[in-house]
Amino acid sequence: MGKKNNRNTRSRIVSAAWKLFYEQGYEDTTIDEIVERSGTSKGSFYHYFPGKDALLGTLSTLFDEKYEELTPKLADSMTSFQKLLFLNRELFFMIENTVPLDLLAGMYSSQLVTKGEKHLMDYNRVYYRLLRSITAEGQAKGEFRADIPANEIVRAYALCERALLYDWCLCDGNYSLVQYSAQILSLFLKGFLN
Amino acid sequence: MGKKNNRNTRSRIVSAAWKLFYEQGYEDTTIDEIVERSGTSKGSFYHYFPGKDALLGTLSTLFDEKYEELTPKLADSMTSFQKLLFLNRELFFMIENTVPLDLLAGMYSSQLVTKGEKHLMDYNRVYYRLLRSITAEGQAKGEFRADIPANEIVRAYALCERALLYDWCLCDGNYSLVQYSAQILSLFLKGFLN
DNA sequence: TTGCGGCGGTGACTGCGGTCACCGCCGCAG
DNA sequence: CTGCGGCGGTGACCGCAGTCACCGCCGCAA
Repeated sequence: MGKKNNRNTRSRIVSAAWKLFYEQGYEDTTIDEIVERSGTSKGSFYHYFPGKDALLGTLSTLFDEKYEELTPKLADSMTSFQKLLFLNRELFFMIENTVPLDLLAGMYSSQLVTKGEKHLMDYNRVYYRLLRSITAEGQAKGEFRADIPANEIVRAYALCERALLYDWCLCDGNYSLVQYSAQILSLFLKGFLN
Repeated sequence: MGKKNNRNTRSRIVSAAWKLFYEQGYEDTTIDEIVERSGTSKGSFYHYFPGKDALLGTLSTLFDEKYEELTPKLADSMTSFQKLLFLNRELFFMIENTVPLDLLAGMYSSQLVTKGEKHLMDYNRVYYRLLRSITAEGQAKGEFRADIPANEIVRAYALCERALLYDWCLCDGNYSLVQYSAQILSLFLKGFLN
């Protein structure tokens, strides 16, 4: 009935959706259920989201919040190399322990085919900003190669992190994400060191 | 009418599907259309395939055929490093030039959530067999590090190739896959050289 | 020869994601 | 105050992926 619930409706949908996703998984949650639980309507849902998979995109917001929380924990005494590995360890630890696998897989799956926003490629995200500043710093200190633009290093690093998550999803989380990532990432990053 | 079309039906479905995919894209092709074009029925379709996305899985067969065709072209004079890069260049060239982007993206997307076969993880594929033999050879010649099991090297290499394709799809094919892959892969592989 | 089990094959039907025509409140212009 | 345009909100409806109960042929066993 046309209330001024404008901001409220959207967040009611999001929280209802996530509750249901945690309870019964992404695939098994229907939009009708989300709509019912949030006390809204199907039309409202599509007013705020281009599709069901857009809800998965809000995962990247969760990750960015974690990055913001971690930023002040980066000690000046760490090398840029160590900073990157630290961030990766913390984030992947959270993912491995608190994010349901089907939601993560759903997000990486839908990002390839969605009509909505491609969060993984949004270079304005906190994630990319943080990587850029650490990389630039590493170059300034002479730690990272200067013959490759910082943007290229960031891009390659992000590509590698995505690969690790994609692979982990493909394997249904059958191994330790944190451990394997530490191995691969440090090996990969060494190619960018002086 | 219960004919003995058993083998035929399946291949009629596959070829009809691929024709339609090339004509109108994966999303815009309905199973009803595939069924109509192939002169079969919906039930038959689901008798042979667990779902629509299983058709995308047949892409990996195409890739494996290409690998088989390329195997004899590997000269003995090449280092293992060069062989891997050669295979990558040839395959990605084919992908970049002849495979519609939405099909590739569809396959990488569906592999994460499909109930069917996970071809990307099928270690019996020609692809993985070839990688293993080249890698083992490289280790025997002392070219590759021996302190890492061949299987681990193969796994990391495959992870990297997947990452490159995933990224290329995410970016809607906005850059040269072949060129970028050569850069990243050689940098990555160097971490496994002696 | 006959009875039977299973497999290739069929299409009406269901469930869900997504669309669309419509409604009513609110703020603003005259 | 009044008329109007647009935005938040609604739910019946639609299209398509996927299911299911059923059918008829063939080969095998008794």
